[in-house]
Amino acid sequence: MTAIKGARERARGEITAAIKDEARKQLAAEGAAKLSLRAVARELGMVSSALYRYFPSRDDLLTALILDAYNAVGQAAETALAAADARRGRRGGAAAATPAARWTAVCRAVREWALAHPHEYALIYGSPVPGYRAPETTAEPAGRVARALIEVVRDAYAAGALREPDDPLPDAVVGDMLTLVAEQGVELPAGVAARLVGAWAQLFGLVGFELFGQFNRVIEAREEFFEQAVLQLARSVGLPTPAR
Amino acid sequence: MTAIKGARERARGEITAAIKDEARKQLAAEGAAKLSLRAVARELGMVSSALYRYFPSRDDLLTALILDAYNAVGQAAETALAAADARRGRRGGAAAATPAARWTAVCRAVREWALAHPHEYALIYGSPVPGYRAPETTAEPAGRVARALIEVVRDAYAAGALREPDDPLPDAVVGDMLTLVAEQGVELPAGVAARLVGAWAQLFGLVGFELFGQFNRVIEAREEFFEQAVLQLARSVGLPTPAR
DNA sequence: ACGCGACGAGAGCACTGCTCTCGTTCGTGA
DNA sequence: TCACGAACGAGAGCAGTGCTCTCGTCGCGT
Repeated sequence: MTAIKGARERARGEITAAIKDEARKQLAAEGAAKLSLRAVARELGMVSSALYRYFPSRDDLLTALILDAYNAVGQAAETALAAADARRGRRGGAAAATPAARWTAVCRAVREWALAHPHEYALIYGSPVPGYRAPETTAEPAGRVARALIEVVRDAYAAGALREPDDPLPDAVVGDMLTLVAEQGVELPAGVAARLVGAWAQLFGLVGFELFGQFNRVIEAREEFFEQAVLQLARSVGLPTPAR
Repeated sequence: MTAIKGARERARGEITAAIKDEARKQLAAEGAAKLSLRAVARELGMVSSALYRYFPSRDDLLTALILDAYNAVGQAAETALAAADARRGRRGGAAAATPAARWTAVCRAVREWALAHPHEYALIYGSPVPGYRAPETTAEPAGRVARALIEVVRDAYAAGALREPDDPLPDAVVGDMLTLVAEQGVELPAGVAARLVGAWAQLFGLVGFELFGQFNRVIEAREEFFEQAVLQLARSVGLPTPAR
């Protein structure tokens, strides 16, 4: 896919990447609010107006960073899931790790990525900074973490290892869940899907609270607490968990 | 407490309030990023420098708004809890409503306040906008919602209506929970406290996801979904829930 | 009644996002 | 091959921002 495009197009790609890199650096250093086009340009040795050849506005730069961030967490979640399976495979067991292990692997990856990139996490899961807009292109990368979680649950369900919840579900929610599983092309009962969506949102509640300081003076053993909470989340969607 | 403080001090209070009101208006209209001291001053018919007599910096204004917002959600949660009890009392039953009803009342109040004041919610539970600082004074109001939830669980526990979780808890977490319940002066097993903290964080995960658009094209029946998820949260801390 | 401190106005500094213009350079179609 | 248009970088400039400093004025306690 990296065809040899004339020097111009090539340069464009490199410069675009350099701008994003520098912007990410400033983002990590000072947060989204302090990200300044002029400062980025200055650092790159160009004048601010030149930067507008690459990004039509500051918000567009931010949007690009948001997209990259979504893909980064998604990637982290996916590779963590694959790594968990690979580890298990190497140990000689089944091809895939236990559902609980896979679930925690994904959750842990999200948390660790968030701790390593707090400002980028804030960009995507904190308050929407620009003008409340979520372009269509954002939807797909934004779902990667969710899809990793879905995969874990779907596999467990297919293996008959899922304990289905017996709670009644409001009809409207059942409808939403049916269209959701249809869209995602997975076979999952509505009740499980609803628990899954809930667990998905709650996962980011846990991570966000830790990251944004709500756990200050409340919880010190953050990692242990997270681990335990995530296991409970797994249980709530019906995944079998070890040693309760 | 509203002693007659001479016209000057009186004026100071009124102007401070007017500034905060106007700032809140701009916050609601455009979000924290667009909140401008100059615009606030302009709207109030004064010059920007005059505003610095009341707030030493833009961040200080924001901090004041954050504090007010924490108190507003807290207040909403508390009155919702009291209202639930009052309703139940009027109907002739016990003095307090059922634990599940009280729990959902608090959660619902948080969600409704968030939907009514999205930008203020983002200010306190979204990314920390200013310089990552959480002044000591923030801690107390920030805990009001949590304390309302604690109250629900504590009362249920005191009434013997709580089903204690039997999961093992990491020792470090147990320690955190013991100091937490000691600080809060409530009598609660560590396991319940841990579940409670988790549920607390997860509640805001649910609300945040709905508010920040992560549920777009995923869930349409937001209210029903929330209601169901919150009930499950109640169950996870051991509260008895009706009709499962 | 005096004087100190709080106050509002205004000018000004350094910075921001963004626009417009103007030469230059590159790539491509004739 | 070469000429023309598109892409590009530099610079000036505009409107707006947070914040500081100075300077009259007015209110209140001594």
